[in-house]
Amino acid sequence: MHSPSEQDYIQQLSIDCVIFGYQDSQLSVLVPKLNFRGDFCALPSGFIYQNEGIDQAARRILEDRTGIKDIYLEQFRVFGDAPRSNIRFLERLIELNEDKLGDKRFDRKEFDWITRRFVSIGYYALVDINKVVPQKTELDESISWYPVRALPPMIMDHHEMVHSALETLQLNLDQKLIAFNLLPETFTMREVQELYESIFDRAFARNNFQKKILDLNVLERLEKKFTGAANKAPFLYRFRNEVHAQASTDVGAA
Amino acid sequence: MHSPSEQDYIQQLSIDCVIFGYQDSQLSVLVPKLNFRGDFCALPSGFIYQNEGIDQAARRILEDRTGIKDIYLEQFRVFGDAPRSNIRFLERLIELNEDKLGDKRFDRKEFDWITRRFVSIGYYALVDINKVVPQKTELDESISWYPVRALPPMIMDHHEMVHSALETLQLNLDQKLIAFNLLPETFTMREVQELYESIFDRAFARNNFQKKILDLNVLERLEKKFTGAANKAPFLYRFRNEVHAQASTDVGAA
DNA sequence: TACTATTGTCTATATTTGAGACAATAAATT
DNA sequence: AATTTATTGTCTCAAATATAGACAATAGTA
Repeated sequence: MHSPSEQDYIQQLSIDCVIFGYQDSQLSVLVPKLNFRGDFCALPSGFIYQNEGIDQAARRILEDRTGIKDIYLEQFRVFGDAPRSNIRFLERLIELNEDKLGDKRFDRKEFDWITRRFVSIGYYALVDINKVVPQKTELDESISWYPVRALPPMIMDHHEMVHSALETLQLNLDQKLIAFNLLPETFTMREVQELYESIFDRAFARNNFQKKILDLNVLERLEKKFTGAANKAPFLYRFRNEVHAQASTDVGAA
Repeated sequence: MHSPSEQDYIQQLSIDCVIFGYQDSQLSVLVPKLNFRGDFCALPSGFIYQNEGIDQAARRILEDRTGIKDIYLEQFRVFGDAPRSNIRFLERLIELNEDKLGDKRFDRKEFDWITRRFVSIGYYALVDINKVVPQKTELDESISWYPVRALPPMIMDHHEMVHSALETLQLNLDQKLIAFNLLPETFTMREVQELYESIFDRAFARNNFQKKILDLNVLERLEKKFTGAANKAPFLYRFRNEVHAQASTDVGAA
């Protein structure tokens, strides 16, 4: 097991990341599964080096897991209840994996360090799912995307974290105009709408949605996209990044 | 100097509180001033006990400073840049107060503890200013209310903290319908409007503002308030706390 | 009794939102 | 080549909401 050099990190403080991606009309979250019996899933997380800012630490963790350097991310909440600790999950893990752990994969010191009460800073990230090459750590059996409304069981309060992240995303989406971080470079209006619908979990009227988005004046219309389907070809759009736009109206209410 | 028992606290993690109150048409912040030469002002802050949740810690700090138990409070952001430390401010304080500190008010260990890099969780609180009895600590020369747009110089990034807290307050105000925490039990409509104006730092139209607020259906109209002024007496209102209201429209746009 | 300052509310207008309609069109089908 | 189908882009109109102007009511003053 990877042994954190305890003194290099801030003690009892961690970062957990909710990494959102979008594919097949589904808002999804990237979740690793630990390589132990018992199906333990846990959000990508890590600690903060002494000489490292918290946003910087979050970026490092995100880059380790996605391979992407420039990632949109945001703090959404700190989780810090008094009894918040890994201990119950780790005890259960050890119980179910006595054999695997025989070769002292946890020493006592390490176990004490990792099972102390932890305060965790929640970050959410928005990525273009096509750019992501999900990275396992040596502890992971797998890492994959789960629809945000069909997540696997997760340890501790990680399920609540995703819920809280999604809530914050919904609140910020129109204000900060960040949805396009979830889409590839170019996209059709239908794709934008389906993205919004999957984030808000409700339908929008097509005509009015298109008007609202275009009225934001942040999209550049490109050539048509011929899909091979027997219907009118939609335009492709690109987000004009230079425009730090005057987002004022809520598309969420369209 | 009060010596924190280091092991009782989570290391390198602190809480800073922006306590908002409202009086004389001014949104104000409660700021203590340290009892040292050099006019050092710093937001009320503290550390987190090992067996204490972070919200709980924030409540303790707030009660210590205001004397109020049931206080509206909310996390707004974590401040955790890499070089974030008290050291520069403390060195300057020591430099200006050599004499006072002669009687070893800092020992080395304590100084090292307190000047390490700190991550701080920002909370803001909304209080009825009339209920507050501001409490100095033994370190403080004074503690008083400053208009949010006329704060004294403060140490470290505390000015940015207030700014960030105010931004969050503005964003949350309509969504969460929390403004009434800043007012006394009963109030006139004019007082509500002036409160909103001081928070958003802009004027609202009186007729439409009143309509908006009343349409929220969270206020109970009481008897008139005879002020002695030569004009129609305004009604008093009370916030109906039991209503966890269906706030949907932004008063911020009235 | 007239006057002043402020309050509560109404109305008219402008703006935004929501729903329906329809022409345009890319490809498949005849 | 004409017809059919599914979808797109946009227009219009009605409903809801926001903004601005107006005015009567009224507590005290002159």
